[in-house]
Amino acid sequence: MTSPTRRVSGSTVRRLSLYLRVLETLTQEGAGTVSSGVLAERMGTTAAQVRKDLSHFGSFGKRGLGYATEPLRQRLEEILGVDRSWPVILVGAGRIGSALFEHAPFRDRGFNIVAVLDRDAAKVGKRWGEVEIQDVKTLPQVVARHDARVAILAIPRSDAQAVAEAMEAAGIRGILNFAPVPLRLGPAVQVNEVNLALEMEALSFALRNQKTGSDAGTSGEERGSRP
Amino acid sequence: MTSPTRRVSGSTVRRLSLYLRVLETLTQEGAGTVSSGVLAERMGTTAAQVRKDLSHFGSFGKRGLGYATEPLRQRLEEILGVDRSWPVILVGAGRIGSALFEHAPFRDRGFNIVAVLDRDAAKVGKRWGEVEIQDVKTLPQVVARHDARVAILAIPRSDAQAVAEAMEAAGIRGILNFAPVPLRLGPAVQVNEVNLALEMEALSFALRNQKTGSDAGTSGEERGSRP
DNA sequence: AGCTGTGAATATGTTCACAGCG
DNA sequence: CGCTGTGAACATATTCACAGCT
Repeated sequence: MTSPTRRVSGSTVRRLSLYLRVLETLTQEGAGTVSSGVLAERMGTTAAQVRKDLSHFGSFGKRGLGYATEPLRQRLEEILGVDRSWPVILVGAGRIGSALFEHAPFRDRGFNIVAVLDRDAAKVGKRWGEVEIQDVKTLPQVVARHDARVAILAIPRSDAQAVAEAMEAAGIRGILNFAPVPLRLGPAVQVNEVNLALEMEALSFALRNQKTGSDAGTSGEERGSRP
Repeated sequence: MTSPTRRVSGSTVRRLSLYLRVLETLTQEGAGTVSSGVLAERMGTTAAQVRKDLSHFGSFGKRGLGYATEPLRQRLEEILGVDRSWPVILVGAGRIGSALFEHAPFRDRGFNIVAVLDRDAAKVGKRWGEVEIQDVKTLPQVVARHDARVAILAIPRSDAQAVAEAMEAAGIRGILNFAPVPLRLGPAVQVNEVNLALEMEALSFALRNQKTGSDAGTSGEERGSRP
């Protein structure tokens, strides 16, 4: 239903999200049309990169003119799958889980946390707004009830692999993992690791190796980025 | 003081953090020595990759034997700059800021949040454990007082660029940015973007494009991992 | 004239494969 | 003999440069 999509790199996908954000701003500003150059400038990349990225999904620009802002925005939403609402299961009702539960950009993008699970009996039964925290043992039922495909894992590393496997078995196909341990799952599950300490270490590496010596440092930028 | 470091890719640096974590486990398990093959297996990469990554920083393996676990661990800590303690300034005392403040892996790695700032007068003056929330206007003084180089930005997108520029002016050289907008700063500042909605979008992209069609999907894996 | 879409050129990152040391 | 360290082969991603539409 979506596209004649060829295989596309992870960095391209991440840039698409950023284009989308820029396009939202541009729509608000009332720009009816936008060139690859402008898009690039607002994002800190190059015009060629923008065109190449978009060309993976078809040709929606007009030569001599640029891209129609609103249609491109819609197309990107479609490509990224954010033109719909996704029910999301959150496992882990600690500090990070709580912050994510409240995280406005998730809801804005259609990622609705419809259930919160934890293994701590002291937390089970408590309410966070509309949802009541449930025991992690009920994961299969919860996933089935909401027909969820996406989950967030925000628990300590010790349980992470086991819970991830339970998620896979329950039918989850995409996991955003905040536990500081890489998950080893089958290829049917897409795992995105968010490792905060690692990001900090990448920073300290850069600092350490930029004041020392003359030319050391990172070549690929950002991170969160990034392969 | 650290190394004959050549320019090293962001993905390599991120893998170093993961090696370090595996080595900690191995040290606990009492393994005195470890081969690139074992290290690779525990991390989901290849032996050649491990050797290539490490070779950027010298040759600390013994042929026929492998790497001495503990010395390698120490060396990696040194390379990554986590053999010392870093004072970190946190700007943004909201949900995410609070979660990061409590985030154990940060302290474990020597990233100490020594000051918390916010622009909300209702929050200023409150105490989080040892530290008292201060007005974001005092940023220059706070940075100077702690001689900080690293900061975390966890505020809404509207203020992010302005505060980031203030950080740069105050002498901050590494920023972990949670605001969903890419910061445009000079090359002297290393910015690592952590964009949570974007990570979710990368997930929904993968799901959308794996059930549809036959062969679409992401080629570069994970995220975090970068370009 | 302006700007897209894309093949070709380049740069960067990963894997292979093997010589050489312990 | 095993395993590292590394150049050479390969794969992937980015940039260049230009033909072609509007």
